[in-house]
Amino acid sequence: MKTVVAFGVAAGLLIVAMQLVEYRFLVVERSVEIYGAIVAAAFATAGIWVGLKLTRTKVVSVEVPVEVPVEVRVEVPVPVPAGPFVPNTARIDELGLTPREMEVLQLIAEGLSTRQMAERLFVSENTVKTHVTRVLDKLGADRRTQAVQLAKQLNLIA
Amino acid sequence: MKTVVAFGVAAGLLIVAMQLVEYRFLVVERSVEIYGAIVAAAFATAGIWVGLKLTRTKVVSVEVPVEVPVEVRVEVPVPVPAGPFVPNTARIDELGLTPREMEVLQLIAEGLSTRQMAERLFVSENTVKTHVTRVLDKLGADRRTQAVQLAKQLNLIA
DNA sequence: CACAGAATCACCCGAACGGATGACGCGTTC
DNA sequence: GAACGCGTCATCCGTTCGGGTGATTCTGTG
Repeated sequence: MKTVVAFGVAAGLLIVAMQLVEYRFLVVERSVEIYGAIVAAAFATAGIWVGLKLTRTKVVSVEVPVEVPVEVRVEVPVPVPAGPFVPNTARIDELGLTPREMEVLQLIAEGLSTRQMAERLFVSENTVKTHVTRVLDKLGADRRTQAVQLAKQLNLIA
Repeated sequence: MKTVVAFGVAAGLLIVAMQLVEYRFLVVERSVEIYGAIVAAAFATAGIWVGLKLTRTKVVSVEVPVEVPVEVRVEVPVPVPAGPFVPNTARIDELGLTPREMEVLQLIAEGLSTRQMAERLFVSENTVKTHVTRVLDKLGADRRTQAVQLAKQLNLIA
């Protein structure tokens, strides 16, 4: 997010800079082409740089020997599970999500199908579908996967 | 290498196209700025794309535009977001997940639909579907939501 | 060069999902 | 008790998903 914002600002500054430069070139014939080429080159470069920036960080992955029959185990920096999960109850009722809907949302996130949720909750599949529909509606999501993404982002579920 | 050449050609064509377009805009006042903005945006996009292309190990995480209908915003104690995410590469190739498949998996987790992924990756929906199928297969999942759940549990994605 | 892996694209078909609606019972709440 | 929110169940219909199969292209490796 910060990267995006930073890029936006940078882009704005670049545009301004380019416009300033343009005023000098304006006196020359066919300056627009030159100007365009400069802008194009500049932004292509900037774009490539940004693209690389966005990807560079996670290339630093680490070998993590796990539950494989090995003799040697190596300690690896694993992201701390962060304290106990605290649902954002404020947001939950801001969105008007009912307890039952939260339950269904949780089960979706656990990867259960409509049928499995129905069995788990002792209700019909139709009922589950209704809950799911309302969850999607209240979250403004078009798909279950998106609902999960939003729910986690908003700290509604773990 | 071919990618670079292709990009070069494409860039050339774009410049030509831009110049042609420019002749129409030239009649308008301050058209240069507009022209510049268009070129800038186009090349920035192209640049980012190329940048991403050049680094085959992407797994880029992009902010999914979310407009949650909220009028009231309340500050809430949020658990510390743990350190930077480190993908479990060992498990990834244990499962035989290819870079492209990881990319698709990431996008599924971000809540994108098949169509949206196709647009994001510049491939057909059929291709995306194929990748998704293989991801589900390799993860032993029956649904996309389950694949996401498993992937996060196994530290394959953030 | 042959071969394997990967990424790409296509078609088919059954299952699951998403959206729209309507309805019923059951507790608050006004 | 009328109104409301919630949970329950249902039908219809169009879209998406999941699985199977086959095919082409490009790359890297032996």
